[in-house]
Amino acid sequence: MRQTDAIAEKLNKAGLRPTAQRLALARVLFDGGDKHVSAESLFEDVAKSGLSVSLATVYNTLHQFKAAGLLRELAIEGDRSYYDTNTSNHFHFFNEEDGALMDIDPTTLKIIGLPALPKGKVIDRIDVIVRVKKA
Amino acid sequence: MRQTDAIAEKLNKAGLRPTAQRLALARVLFDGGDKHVSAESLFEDVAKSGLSVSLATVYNTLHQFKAAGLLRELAIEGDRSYYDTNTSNHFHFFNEEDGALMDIDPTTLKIIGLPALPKGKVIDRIDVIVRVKKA
DNA sequence: TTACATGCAAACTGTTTGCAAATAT
DNA sequence: ATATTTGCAAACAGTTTGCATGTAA
Repeated sequence: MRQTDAIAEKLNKAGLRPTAQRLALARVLFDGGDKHVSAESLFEDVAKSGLSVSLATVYNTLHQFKAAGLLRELAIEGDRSYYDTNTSNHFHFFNEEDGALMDIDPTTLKIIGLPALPKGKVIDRIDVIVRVKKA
Repeated sequence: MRQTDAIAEKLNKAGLRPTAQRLALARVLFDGGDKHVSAESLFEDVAKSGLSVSLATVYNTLHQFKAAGLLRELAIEGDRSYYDTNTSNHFHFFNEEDGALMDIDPTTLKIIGLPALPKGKVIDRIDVIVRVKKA
């Protein structure tokens, strides 16, 4: 299967052995569109896909994927971590009623007038969360 | 004392009884400059100021102050909640090395090109976190 | 006097970790 | 063969809650 090979290759490039669990998680995460997952939601999604992966391994793997630059962590709410499969520069809509996240294309949204940075600092990244609710 | 009266008045306006604990917490929080606190840091700060307030009451009070619009909650990192005494529209620098937060004046920083909102939604607020690190 | 607030300890949630068994190279 | 990965269960951190006691109005 082409798809599986590409994903195994992706793990190899990241220096991660393509084990059954990592492949299963990576297939769910990187099957195409941009995804926003929590450990719990990923745990459920991968369970549906056949192979069951323990929750501890889901957490470990999210950390490894993040360290390898395959995922970005999002701070949305204090009680849960979210991971974004889109690691390039972009922003988010957050629906406060149902917790849904939507990407905002960074070519349309611009930030201007950023003040001088604190001395000796550089920007790591800029997070923008547009929190929306029912009108 | 002028200060205490102003703070008691503030609690009254918010519909909160000015108890000893709430007054002690409010004095630490609203003594002038903008503050960014966690439950733990506020717990320590109020202890230094004399009256000891239980950690449970610190949590309860943070929720009440937030519900009353006296504080705003910030999502910075997944493992801890921060509260900001500045509830007006503004943005933040976050120092990834030491966890320090600094306000960014919203009159200089502007966001332009915000795409259309999802149908039937309005903006609750926009969070901008400029994450900085050592150069 | 009555409703509300507090403090303690226990419960709870999301996350991390130690270690023995399983797997990739 | 060797180092890495997995899964379980136990540990952990931050937060919330139940309930008896204390306090404000």
